[in-house]
Formats: sequence, structure tokens, C-alpha cells
Amino acid sequence: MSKPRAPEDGPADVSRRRPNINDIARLAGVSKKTVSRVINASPFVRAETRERIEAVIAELGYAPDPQARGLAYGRAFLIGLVYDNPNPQYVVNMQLGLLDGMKGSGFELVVHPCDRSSPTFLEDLRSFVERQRLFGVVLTPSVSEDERAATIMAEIGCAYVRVASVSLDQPEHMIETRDRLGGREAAAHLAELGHTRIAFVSGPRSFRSSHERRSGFEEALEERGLHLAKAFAVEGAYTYESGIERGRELLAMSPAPTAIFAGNDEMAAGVLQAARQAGLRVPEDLSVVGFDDFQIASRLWPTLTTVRTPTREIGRLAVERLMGREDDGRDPKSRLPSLVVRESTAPPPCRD
Amino acid sequence: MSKPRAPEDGPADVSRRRPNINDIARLAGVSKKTVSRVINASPFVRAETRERIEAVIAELGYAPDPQARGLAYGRAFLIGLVYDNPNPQYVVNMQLGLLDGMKGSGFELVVHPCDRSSPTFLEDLRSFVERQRLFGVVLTPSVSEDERAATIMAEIGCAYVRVASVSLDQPEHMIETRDRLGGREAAAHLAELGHTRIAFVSGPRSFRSSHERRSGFEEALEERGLHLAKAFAVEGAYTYESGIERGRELLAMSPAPTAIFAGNDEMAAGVLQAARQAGLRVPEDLSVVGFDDFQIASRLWPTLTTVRTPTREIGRLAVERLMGREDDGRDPKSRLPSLVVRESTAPPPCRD
DNA sequence: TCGGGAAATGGTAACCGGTGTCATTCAAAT
DNA sequence: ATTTGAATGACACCGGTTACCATTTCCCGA
Repeated sequence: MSKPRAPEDGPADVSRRRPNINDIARLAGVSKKTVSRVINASPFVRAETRERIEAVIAELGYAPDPQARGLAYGRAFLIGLVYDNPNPQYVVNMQLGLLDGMKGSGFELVVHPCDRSSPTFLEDLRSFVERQRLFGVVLTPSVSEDERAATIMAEIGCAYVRVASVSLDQPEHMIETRDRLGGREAAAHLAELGHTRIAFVSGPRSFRSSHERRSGFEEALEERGLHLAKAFAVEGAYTYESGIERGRELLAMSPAPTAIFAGNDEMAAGVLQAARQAGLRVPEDLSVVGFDDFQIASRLWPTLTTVRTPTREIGRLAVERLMGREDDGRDPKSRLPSLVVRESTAPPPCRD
Repeated sequence: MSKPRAPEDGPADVSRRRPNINDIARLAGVSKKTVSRVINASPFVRAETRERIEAVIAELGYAPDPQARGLAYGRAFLIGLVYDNPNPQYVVNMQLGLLDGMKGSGFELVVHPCDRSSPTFLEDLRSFVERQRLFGVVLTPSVSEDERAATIMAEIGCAYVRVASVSLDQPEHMIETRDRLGGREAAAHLAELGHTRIAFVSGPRSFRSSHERRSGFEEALEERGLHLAKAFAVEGAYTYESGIERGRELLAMSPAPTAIFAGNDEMAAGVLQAARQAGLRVPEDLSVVGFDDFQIASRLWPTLTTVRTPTREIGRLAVERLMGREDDGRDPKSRLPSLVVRESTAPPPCRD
């Protein structure tokens, strides 16, 4: 693969080869152990020595080999993103957040989608993490809600952080998205507009967020003297198609709801479609609220009032927690869901 | 971290420790080198010996450590996805395709988004690939169109495959998406419907696909005796916002086009929005065609006629090429763009 | 000024878990 | 008996880290 070096290059020729820790040690006139101390920021190195070594490192553009380091350390400098969320926008935002947090850390991101319904799901996950000796993993919904997945990580000795709507584990392992608050915001908005016949399309039971979004919504309605009728609370699947179907069913009832809160933007898009098919105008005849504020929310017509989830920010937090670099200086509000009002909501139509 | 082992466990206790190649060698009564040969499918092992070793491997559930293997091999068993495409749907589909192809290969996927406009773009890319000693990378548009990026990979000795709309390199380094054909399909469809005043909103010049989609479109129009007027060929940025603006401008012309082909679905969504603002009905007054067939195409209203790009399939091909596992048995048509007709296209309105 | 002990620093060797090179063994072919 | 080539093993090495020990430096009291 590489050209054979001419003999006269001698063993000290560093120019054609990538420098290693021995080269640095030799040029700095210290042992490789001391170089290792500098790399790992050990306090037991005299400032003068450190500077000399750092100068050589900079001069040669040396970077320690992650593989060798990982091998000796017994753990790869890799962080895994484990997800089973089919929403591409979620995945990409989460990835971006993780990469934000990992920037300059020397870690790299390995992605691992999985299928929680597969019979070999847990074994696959275990063998993946174990074989790679991952430093840590970020578990996102709905995998994050599986106790067994977390248990496996603990068993293997792999650091983990679970991103979920509520706390399911010791605080150091949790990043809470507090979806309940988002549900409350949606309820407050619709109540304020004057709606009373309000419906809710939840996500699938297998997602904890489905429950949280709903109970926050219901709770805030009750506080305002409103009530989410049994018939008006239906279960979807977080998919566009399920949004169409549930929307169609809700709009066929009589009296029909004047407002529908969908558990995510995809289903809200489906509800808009169902409304069109039923000949209803949005927002004049029907108000619709989504959840997530992914790109689609602003592409729809009318543009969608929705609850924004700060996915990227959450991702950054998660990975910082994992690496023990958490920066608590940021505004904690930026981690919470917040309402974004667009065109799909308005006061209910006047009663005839 | 791990409990200290009791002395009586002895050095041969494999139960608490993850088995390594030495354990396998000892139990199989061979040298570690021979085990290594089996792992790497070397032909120079007697069938009998191989079976014995494989039995021990299976019994202990042994899996070689990728880090150690990579260190000795001089190359990590990692494949990088390098992208600067801001479209989440593209990224996720590409990732899924790569993972499809890597399944069971022992490789893992490391993602690396980058910003081609950053002044340190090339250095960042080089240091990422070099430090990690990546086995290979898949370069996707528009990074894939940068000669310097490819040159760096060649210099470092990192395998690479470039996914681009046309061939820009030796065939073994290219996966062509042939966007030109997609442009042709769009033109054929609109021409067949009877449109004559046809406009095109291209992507940014920095993407090769912008040019290819356009020239295929134009070429096929000409073949049908139609012509893409200068004023009707405008440049967008592959973004929703640019779709709105260009759409608005085109629809303000007189005579206005009766059909608009947008360079991707995002811009097509923008064009739909512009049409609504102009009080035009789609498809009665205006036909719109997109490109990509990502999720958004079927969420819009009306649903979007568009050119499907088999991104996931392309991803699988790319990574198989990289690993030298290419399977040519599949239908080559599945790699080409193809038209998907939905609701946003119809014959032009009758002339008054 | 000097001895003594703790703290700071550096060196050596073993090890992490594999692979490459080359030598050796052994059976079949010449 | 010699050649040939498949099958296997011995040993160094990839590039770091840890364990452990040796040495140096510094501060203190005598």
C-alpha cells in the first residue's frame, strides 16, 4: 500500500510516517510515559516540561491514535446513539445536538437504529455495545423507556443517558424532555381561544410521551373548567396515516370537536388532510395543534401551531452529561417545550 | 469498577472476563495466529482445524475486539458518512442505506456532517479521517463534488466512494444518481399533459444536481418541440423559502407559466405556498412537480407529483462498493430516479 | 549546613488484543 | 531422496496505558 522507504531514511525519519508517542518523547527528550501524562492532562508534570512537550506535539501535528488509546484504556472513544424513532427530523436534530456537544472532545458518534419489536432487539443491542466497548450511549425514545436496555448498559459497564419525557432512572442517567408541559401549553392556548369541544389524538401507547402529552393536556384543560371527553381522546400511531384516520373519525362525530390537538406534527398533518376531505376550513371551522415543530409544521397549509421540542439542545445536554462536561450555565428554559403559534388555530366558529 | 477476582479463580478463569483470542487458542489447542486466520477467513486452515476453532468461538461467544484488530491492521473498522446536505430526510435515508449494506460486516458507521463553506473545512475533514484511520468514507453531495476532498482521501489512503449525479472520478469511486434522467421524466410528464409555458426552479449552483436536473429537463423538453424560456429558468437554494420567492416571481410574470418544475420537494412546497398566495389553484391553474419524493411530498396539499430518488438504495450500493461486497444481482432500474404522479399535476387550463 | 521524608517526576516493563513476517513441519508430488 | 506447497507456530509489533519502581526536588527541622 505505502511505498517502501529508502534505507537511508533511517529509523528516525518521521516525515513520511505519522508521528507516534515515541517520536514526541524522543524529540522532547522525555519518556513516553510523560508524554502520556501531558496528553491525559495529568497534574504531575512540571509546567516547563509540559510546555516543551506541547510544543513538539504542535510542531509535528501529533494526535494520539484513538484505537491504541482505546485498546489500552479498555474502552473505545465512541459514543453511540441508539434510537428507534422513525421520524427523520428527530433523528437528525438529535444527532446534530450530540455532535455539538462532542465537538473537540475526541469522541466520535456511532449511530445505531434498532427495532424494539424485533425478538433479538436486546441481544443485538448488547452485542453492539459490548463488542465495540462503547464509552457510552444515548438512548432516545422509545428505546430509552425500556428498563432492560438500561439494565444491560449498567451490566456491561457502559455509561448511558436516557432521554425521556419523565424520570425513569437515577437523575444522572436522565434527561427529561417534560412533554407534559408541552401538553399543558397546547391546552392553555386552545382554552384561551374559547374552544370547549376539544379532541386529542395520542401517539402509540408504546411511547411514554404519548401519555405525558395527553395527561398534561387533560390536566390543564381541567384546571380551566374544561373536560376531555372519552370519545374525543383517541389513539394514533405518530404517523401521518393514523392522523388522517383518527381525524376523519373525530370529524364525523356529532357534535364534532372544534379543535384537535395531535400528539405530533405528522399526525397533525394527517388531521389537516382529514379536515380538507370533510370540507372544513382550518382554522375557521377547526383548529389544529401539533407537537414537535419539525420542518413540516411550517410547510403545511395552513402553517401549523405546534409545541416546539428543543431536540438539538436536548441532544447536546445528553452527551455532555455522558462525558461529564455538563455546562449548567445555560438558560434552563431552553430545554422545555414551548408553544409556537401559527395559522392553524383560531377561536371556534360561532354556534348557530 | 469491576470487583476484584478471588485468587482461587486462577488465571484460566474465562467466565468473568470477556474471552480473547488467547482463550480461544488455548481451548482449541492451536496458536493465536491460527485463530486469527479463521477469523479472517484465510484459506490456509485445514477444515478440521477450522471447525474445531469455530466450535470454541461459538461456545464462548467470542467476538474479536475491533479496536485491537484495527490497531494491528492499521485501519479502523469504521466507515464515515460525510455530508453537508441540510435535508434531514436525505441524511436519514442515506444512513439507513449505509447501515443496510454494513449489516453483519463488523463495520460501524460514524457520521460527520460538515460545512463546506467553512475555511477549515478541508483540514477538518482530513484530520477527522486521518486521526480515526477510517477504513473508508462515503462522500455525498455536495461534498462529493469537491475534488479536493477526494484527493485528500486518496492521499491519506482512505477508501472512498463519491455519490454524485454524474461521474467525476474513476468508476470504482463513483455512484451515479443520474439526476438528469429524473429531469427528463419530469419534462416528459408535463409535456404529455399539454403544458407549453413551463418554468424551472433550480437548486443552487454549488450542487451539481441542480445543473443535471435542469439540463435533463431542458433536453427532454426540446426533444418534444418545447422550450424552456430564459426568464422561466430561475435559481433557488433548495430551501422552502427560496421556493416561495422564486414561485412568487414566476407567477407574477405575464404570461405566467402553467407548470413549474422545482429542483426538489422543499422548493416545490414553497411554490405551492406561492401559488396559494397568488390565488391560484393547483393543479387546475398551475401544475407543480418536485424532486426527491421525501415524506413531505405526500403530506402537502395537494400531494406532490415528484421524481423519486432511491436514496437508501444508493447508500447501500455505496457502502457495498466500499467494502468490496458489491452485489450486482439487483435490478439496475431500482437505482434510477422515477416519476411518482400524485395530485399536483394536470393538463393546463384552457386558454381564454 | 545537612539529613530526612514527602511530593513530584521519569523510566522500565508488561499489557491491551489482535495481525504481519518468517520459519518450520508435514504430506504429497516429482 | 528431493521438491513443493499447504498448514501451523514463534515472535515482534501496532500505539498507546497502567503498575511499579527509581530518582529528583523541595521543604522542613535539627
